[in-house]
Amino acid sequence: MPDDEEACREVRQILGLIGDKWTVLVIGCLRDRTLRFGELHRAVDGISQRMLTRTLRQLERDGLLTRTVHPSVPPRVEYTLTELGATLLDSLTYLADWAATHRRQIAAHRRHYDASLLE
Amino acid sequence: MPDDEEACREVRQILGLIGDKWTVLVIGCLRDRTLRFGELHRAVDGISQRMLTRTLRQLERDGLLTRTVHPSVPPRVEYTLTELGATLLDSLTYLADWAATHRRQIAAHRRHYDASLLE
DNA sequence: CAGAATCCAAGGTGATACTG
DNA sequence: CAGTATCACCTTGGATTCTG
Repeated sequence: MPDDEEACREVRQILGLIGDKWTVLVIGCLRDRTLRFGELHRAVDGISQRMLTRTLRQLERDGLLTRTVHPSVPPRVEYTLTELGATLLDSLTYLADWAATHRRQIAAHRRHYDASLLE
Repeated sequence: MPDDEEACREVRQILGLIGDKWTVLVIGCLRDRTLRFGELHRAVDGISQRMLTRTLRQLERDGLLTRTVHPSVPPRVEYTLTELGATLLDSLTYLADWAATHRRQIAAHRRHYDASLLE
């Protein structure tokens, strides 16, 4: 790897894309199937209509998913992960593995740190 | 992989740790050497003293780095990545690779999307 | 159904000044 | 040198209401 600082900026850039509160949850829900707006709204627990709309628009803008409007009444809008989005989801797997492996360790260290502040 | 939603929450958890504006930059600077506070301040371009302090404290709390105070005048405080922090940095490499590979594609799609809104 | 628009609260961030 | 304290801003996100 030639340049560490460059790698950091690369990571920072994607964190700007997916580092918010909802993006990865939305992407995850679309892993293996197309979903409608309302389905996503129910699938992503706790998300507001506003945030779902914003998140989807941003993901569409970045080319991570496609938005398909079926001109009918009532309207039917479907969201599907692009290949690009799928590859991102794949590389996120490594992060998920890391988290699964070290979650308890982090939590324990955090408790220990907090407790040490009370002495 | 047994549970997609569980994996999403795992990822979300780490994004809560590193998804902010400065954390990965700080971790990256500590990749292969111990640094003092002032050195980090100069290394991470644009960070304020306040944000550097906060970031370092959080990383220490999570066990990703250690803070060593040398009782001297003037004070000398050194920050070193823990093994845990190093493993996180490793798994971030996959994200960096993904970003490096697809950065142009994303930027191009974004320009195309923005242009299509002006029709 | 799938949103757009508006208002508002809360937290993250930066600039500055001060301290052991 | 390595912070802490204070203030002020700005973005993020939630609740609510309205529309084609």
